[in-house]
Amino acid sequence: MNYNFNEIEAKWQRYWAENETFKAEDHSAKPKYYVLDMFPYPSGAGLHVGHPLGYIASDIYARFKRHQGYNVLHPMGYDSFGLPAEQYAIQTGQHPAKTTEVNTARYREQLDRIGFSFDWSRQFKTSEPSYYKHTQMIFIHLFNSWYDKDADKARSITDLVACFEKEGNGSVNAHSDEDTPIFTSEEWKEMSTEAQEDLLQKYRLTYLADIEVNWCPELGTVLANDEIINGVSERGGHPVVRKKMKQWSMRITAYADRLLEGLSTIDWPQPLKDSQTNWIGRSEGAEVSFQVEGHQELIKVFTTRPDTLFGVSFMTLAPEHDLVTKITTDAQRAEVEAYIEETAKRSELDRMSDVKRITGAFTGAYVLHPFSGDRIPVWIGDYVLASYGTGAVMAVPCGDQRDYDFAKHFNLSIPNVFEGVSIEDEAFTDKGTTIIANSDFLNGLDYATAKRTMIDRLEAEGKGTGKVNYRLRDAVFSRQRYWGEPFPVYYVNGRPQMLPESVLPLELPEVTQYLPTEKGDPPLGNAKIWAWDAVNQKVVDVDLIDHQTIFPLELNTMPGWAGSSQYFNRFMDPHNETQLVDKEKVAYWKGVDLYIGGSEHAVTHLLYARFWQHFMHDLGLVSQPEFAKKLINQGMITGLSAIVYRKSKTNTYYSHGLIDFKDSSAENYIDHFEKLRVDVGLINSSDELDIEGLKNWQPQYADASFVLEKDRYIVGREVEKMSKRWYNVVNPDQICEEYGADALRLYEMFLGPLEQSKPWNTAGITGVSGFLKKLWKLYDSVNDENPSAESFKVLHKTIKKVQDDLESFSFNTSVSSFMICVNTLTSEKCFSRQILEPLAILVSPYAPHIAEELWVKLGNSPSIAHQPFPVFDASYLVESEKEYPVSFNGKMRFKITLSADASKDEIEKAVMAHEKTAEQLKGAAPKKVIVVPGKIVNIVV
RNA sequence: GCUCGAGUGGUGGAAUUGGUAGACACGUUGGACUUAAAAUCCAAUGACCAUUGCGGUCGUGCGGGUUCAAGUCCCGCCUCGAGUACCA
Repeated sequence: MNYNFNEIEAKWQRYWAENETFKAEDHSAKPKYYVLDMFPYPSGAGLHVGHPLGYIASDIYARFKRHQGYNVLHPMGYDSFGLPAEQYAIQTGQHPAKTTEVNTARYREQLDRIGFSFDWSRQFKTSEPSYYKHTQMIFIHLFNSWYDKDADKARSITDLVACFEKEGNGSVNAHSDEDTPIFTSEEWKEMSTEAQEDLLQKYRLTYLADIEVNWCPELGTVLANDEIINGVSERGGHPVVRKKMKQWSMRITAYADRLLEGLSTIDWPQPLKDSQTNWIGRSEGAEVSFQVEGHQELIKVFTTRPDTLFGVSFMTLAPEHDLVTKITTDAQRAEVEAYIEETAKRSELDRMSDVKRITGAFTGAYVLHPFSGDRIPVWIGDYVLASYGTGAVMAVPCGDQRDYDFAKHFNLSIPNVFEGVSIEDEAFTDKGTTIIANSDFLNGLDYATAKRTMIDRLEAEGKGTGKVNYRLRDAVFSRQRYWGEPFPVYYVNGRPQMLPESVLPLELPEVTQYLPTEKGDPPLGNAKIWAWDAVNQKVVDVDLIDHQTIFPLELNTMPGWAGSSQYFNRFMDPHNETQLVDKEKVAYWKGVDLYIGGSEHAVTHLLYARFWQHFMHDLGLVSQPEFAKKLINQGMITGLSAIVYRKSKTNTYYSHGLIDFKDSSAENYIDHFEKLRVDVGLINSSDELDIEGLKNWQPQYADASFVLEKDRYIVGREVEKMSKRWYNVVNPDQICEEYGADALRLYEMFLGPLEQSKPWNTAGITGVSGFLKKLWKLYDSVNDENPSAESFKVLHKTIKKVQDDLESFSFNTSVSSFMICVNTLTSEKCFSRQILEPLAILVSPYAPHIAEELWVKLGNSPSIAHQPFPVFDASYLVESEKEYPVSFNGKMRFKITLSADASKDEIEKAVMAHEKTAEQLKGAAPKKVIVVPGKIVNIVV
């Protein structure tokens, strides 16, 4: 019987669906295991062969865990809110929900074809009201919480209000805005509700704030930093300006330390942890106050090098710093104002491409050194960022390269506070070997001691404090878009109010158009029915807004990461209407055991999701502070483009081998050709071009002529991102059609290590395809004979290898060992049930369809999916004889054959007795014979 | 610039973590079976030298080092990839 993969695969996919083979139990005596993929955004283009790589890996692992007797949760859903569907809506008027519907259906079809063991009963989309209801609820929880630094967790805002009423905010150790004033309980009670709310906003974990944002007038929206490339929008390339706007913000900074500490408790790739650590950017140092000469004001600076405080020779403020106008002298005013104006005009583009340009202006003001009392000139310069630290730096040119460059450029003094170090050419930034000099009470101290001494002294004299600073900022949470979660918020007197939880979800309204309104309001400004009737508790027509009982609703929507910051919990209990996830269910499933996805989410999704999880854990909604124990970043599968070479100004194409890539004087030097990409579908396994196919592919090739080598046209190959415009996209459906889903799965794994990026080349799939055919053949004549020792050996070698590979996620080499196994069994003519039964289970995670079919062929009843994994028995691998390679001084080699369990002495004896040894040693006694049992014998002469 | 990661045949990649480098696969060459092609099967395949023999030399980006033994460890370079962008 032939191996008809199309028939077999369809049959088993149907069987799995009908029998719910992969449905996870919410309560089970079995140990649980949760395998999760980063769920996809269903784009209109569908899947190419690069997309399922991670899904295949996680599926293999999920299936392996089922064989090991685990109750496996392996769900899939869609992250369906997002910009492309909205852009499509703007262009075509097609409702994004409709587009999403079509795209998810197409994704589902493609995913099903590959034979994943997802529990589809748990599927959801982030754009479904029944799901985003819970996103809205978490938002409300955040609004109603503050961060208590003493308890080191989030607490209810009612606790805070109670405290304010009792004793004001003087004793509260909270993570709040820097400018929060101190007040007493009496002062609090006398405040208006509005004033109270304004104060509470400084504590809430999500709050409204005037934030300087990247506003793109053309797109009518705020853009995140990563949506701006070279100062223009990533989409469309429109100009972007900085503008202050009222935006929802997430107080993620409250969790900075916990997010940092949590990293040590999870098994995530080090580079990913590094980039999160980097992003959080914790730095320890001191805040130092400098008195402005002739003013009341103090200027505070943050520094990580308080040990170099005596090296300060000037101070630099960000041009936007609050005190700049106040302290600037009349003589300098014109220059300073001109400079400020100039920097404000400089776009992001200029600032980025011009990093090396040194600019600044002297304010005319001086501050006094806190210890020496020296007069220190105050400058402004755009290398100082308003948003980091205090927006001011104490410049120590001898110890910081930027300060050094600034000092050189403006001819400022560069005092040296390091012993025996030259600062002739550049600043000295090495902390390890520093000994401080010319620094009063710090002289002779090393870096660490000097730093501590200085901080102690600053604190004792009230001139500063030790301080920890973070690069991490609170996360802007508002987007001026339509296709996202609506905020459960309405406004009374301009102050935000949360909708009652009982009315959630607040569903996205219909709009007439998906663009911002003329007034610049977000698209929800176009909605007709979008006001809140607080009396009747329902959404009503905007025309009815009277600000008495009927109020405006929030017009912004939530950003893309809102929906993906908790979906992993939702899969544990996807149909729960009242809460995100049932307490008992989350207590059973706990968290994700294995999470697989791309590294592009290192500091967005993966950081925000950790933040929400920590918060939800504080509230007792989930059982673990970290949502994913182990994470693997799968590499990208790149495309292998096919290139034809057209001689310039002709329609003649030369085969790749005829082109000279080196000699620029050669007639066929590459520069005399144009490189054109052609569809990779026209290339066979030996890089040969189907010329007739090409002529029919595009009209420009119809009457082309070809210069061949060995009667063939060979194309050039280049590794590039898989993309339609390079004609190198390979569709998984087509591969499944031609070679089968099992071949696709095996080949994707076989291509190389999971984490690495590697090019797809369809030609190579014949290898795994051949393997499947051979495997199939083995089961044609199953018998009950006793297998040979060799057959047992290869089986158990394979069990060991495959199990080790699965546990270490090196799936690529498993495929190799399957091939070796099948080749050996074929040449041994081994068709024994004793071998073939465990082999089918071994193969089953990788190639599940054929495994199921083979299992039935052996006379078993379905399904193989929950059969116990074969047990490895080392005794089958014991050899009776073994070859021992022998080397002299690590060079000359020969082999001796001995019994496999030969002792060290026996090996040594045999080596010395060997005729070659005697000859090569020429009578000289060896100094040492080193025997590494089972490996190698080494003779030192 | 800084922080990670990687350099192994014509190609994708193995190498039990210091122990016979190149497993497995693609491609290539030769052969078998076919009227022929496809499919399948067999053999060879790192380079160079020797080939009527079993052999020899060189080989894991480059230069040093440690070791009986280095793709693997240490020092210094080069190249490529990813992330980040003046973070005081």
